[in-house]
Amino acid sequence: MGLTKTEHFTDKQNAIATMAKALGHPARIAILEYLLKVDTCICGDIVNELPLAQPTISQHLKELKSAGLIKGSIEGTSICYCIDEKGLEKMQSYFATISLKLNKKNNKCC
Amino acid sequence: MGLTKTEHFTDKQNAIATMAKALGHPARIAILEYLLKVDTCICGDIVNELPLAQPTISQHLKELKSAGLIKGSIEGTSICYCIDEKGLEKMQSYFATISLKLNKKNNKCC
DNA sequence: TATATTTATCGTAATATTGCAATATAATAA
DNA sequence: TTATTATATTGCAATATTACGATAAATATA
Repeated sequence: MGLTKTEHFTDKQNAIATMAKALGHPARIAILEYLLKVDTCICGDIVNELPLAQPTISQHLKELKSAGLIKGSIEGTSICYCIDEKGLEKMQSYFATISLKLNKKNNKCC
Repeated sequence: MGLTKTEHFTDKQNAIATMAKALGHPARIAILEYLLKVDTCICGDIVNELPLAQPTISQHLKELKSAGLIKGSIEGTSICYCIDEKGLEKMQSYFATISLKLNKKNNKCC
């Protein structure tokens, strides 16, 4: 127990859940928004932006990366992180589709 | 430790993170999609749809509800659950805004 | 009232997450 | 080679999540 039963759900459901889960922490939302704000891609100074220790930030970055929401490429000593458009595109289109379906059926039961 | 430092982030960041977190589990995505699929609002037969025990489903419904993603109203012995459009609207517009910002700046660093 | 039906809550075990200090790794600079 | 700098990994403590059996609560029906 305590183990999510992923095998019972569709790949798409699991994929969306994985990305949503990665965004389910304010620090990771803040990282995403910071990456969006700065024009040039950013490396380790995210640490200076957020009130969290370097290992913690590193861990959050890793989760965002493995969820396909950001990318990182080595740039000398530092690493250049930036938003992975593909991942965010998936989220955007998922919620857009849901909103569309909701508008079609006039959802009024409660 | 083990405790998210919500106080360091903005209300909006926390709000989005809370909703994203609620959607960060395939069962809850499945519940949302089921509620979207059925035309009439649904109560307890979500239990028959998903391979999880009744207390587990009840718990997931509670999380979705407290995140403002679904609503539930008592209907005799059973409870009628349905999608809360407001919450999903917030998610939709959040990702739409991000996509828009991403398109404006040609995001190409990595 | 007694019984069935539906949903919520409690208690608990297994596992995951969050956060950080300490340390390791990798690449550049002196 | 020896720093220095930037980032990742390890190990650990505190807390949260997931799942479910047992049980409670609430409402309808006989």
